[in-house]
Amino acid sequence: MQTLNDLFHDIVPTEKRVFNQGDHVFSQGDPAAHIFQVLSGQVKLERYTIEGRSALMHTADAGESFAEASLFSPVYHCNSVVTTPSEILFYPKVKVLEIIHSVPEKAERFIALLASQVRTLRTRLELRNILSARERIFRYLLLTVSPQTSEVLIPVPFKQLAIELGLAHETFYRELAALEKDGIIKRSEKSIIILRSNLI
Amino acid sequence: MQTLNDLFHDIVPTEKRVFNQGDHVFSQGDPAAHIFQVLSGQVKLERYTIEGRSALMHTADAGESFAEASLFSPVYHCNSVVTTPSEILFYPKVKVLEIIHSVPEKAERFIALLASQVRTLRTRLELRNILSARERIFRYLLLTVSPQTSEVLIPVPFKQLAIELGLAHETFYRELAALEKDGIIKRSEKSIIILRSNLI
DNA sequence: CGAGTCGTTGAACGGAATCAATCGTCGTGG
DNA sequence: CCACGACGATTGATTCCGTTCAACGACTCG
Repeated sequence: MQTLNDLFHDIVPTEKRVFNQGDHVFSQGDPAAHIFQVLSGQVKLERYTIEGRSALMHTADAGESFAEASLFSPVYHCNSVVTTPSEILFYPKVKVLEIIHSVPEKAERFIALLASQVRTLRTRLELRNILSARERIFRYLLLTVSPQTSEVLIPVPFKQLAIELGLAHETFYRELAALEKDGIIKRSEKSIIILRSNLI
Repeated sequence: MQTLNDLFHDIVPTEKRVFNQGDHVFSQGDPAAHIFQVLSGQVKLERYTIEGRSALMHTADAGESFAEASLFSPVYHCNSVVTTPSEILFYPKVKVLEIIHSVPEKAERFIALLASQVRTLRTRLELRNILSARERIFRYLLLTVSPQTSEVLIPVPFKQLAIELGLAHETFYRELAALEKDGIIKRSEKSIIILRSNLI
């Protein structure tokens, strides 16, 4: 998937900053001056409410961008807290907006990037509506499989995939083993092959 | 929230079409010619896979747009099936792309629309990571509450909110009742007031 | 005045989370 | 170079709570 980096690299002057665990990249109410991309590490966006309760809005991992919506807001509406030592790329929002106004191709690519994210997020959300772990995993595989090879490449540790699917990793491994035992999938190191697409 | 309609109305020539339950707005593999907005009714986007299994990617209800990503794809990658009689607005993608290229303000507004959708979706997804129904409902309320009035306006039937939160409506009503009984919230017809923001 | 939907409560079941323990591997630093 | 720790992968046993089924009242709309 394309990233902000691919889009604005060499056009927008960026700044890389390093953060330690617990640092704030920005805080709720700060004037919004940048949008961001996580190069390494992890950042959590949370909104503090009355009496100090917080509500998590987003977890941005390496590669992901965040606070894009602040392009159109004078202030940030949440806090961004660094959870592990991280490198963050800063894109000045005025510059980004300038490019959007002056370079239609870049505007289009940015729209493409966001539209693709919307689609991905909708799909992930829809998967969460599936209660059964087995079924959810299987549908995920069907959505991700390459039609030619019947193979799903899993570039991340299985454990992380479990989190993305909203499952305890134990459950994930268990169901994966069950699916394999039933001859529905075949596992290898970094990929899963779908043998049959009926679950029964 | 802004919609495609607000954005392109009177600039892009659109066409309204009416569909019956079971109709396809478009099918997987069709050349992508439009992006869409649901005026009334409901459309489900699903991807058919080997052996006829389908996987749901998105459910678009009244007001929502869909297939925005097909602006940048030559063909549609899923089927759109109408689940209840619906009115759908068609936006020719060439026209939309033209506008994006020629009217920077519109491009910017479109980006704003998508960025806001991304934020909303990320937040919803993050809510789904909360296992406890009570906690999930409460965090949703905290995220949605107006800080001034401590009030959450619920413009839709509670039942639909339950679905959005990924809960059986029975569970939702139950926990809502429990929260009220514990003096944490106060319900009225179309809104919920948060009295305390600590759950215990 | 039914049909349909929202809202509500009760009871029972099932399945996913959780706790726990083990193994293998990889990197690292002493 | 080996010991150690960290983490991914794996399996077992138990608990818990959200779903599901069921039934009912209130309300709206045709």
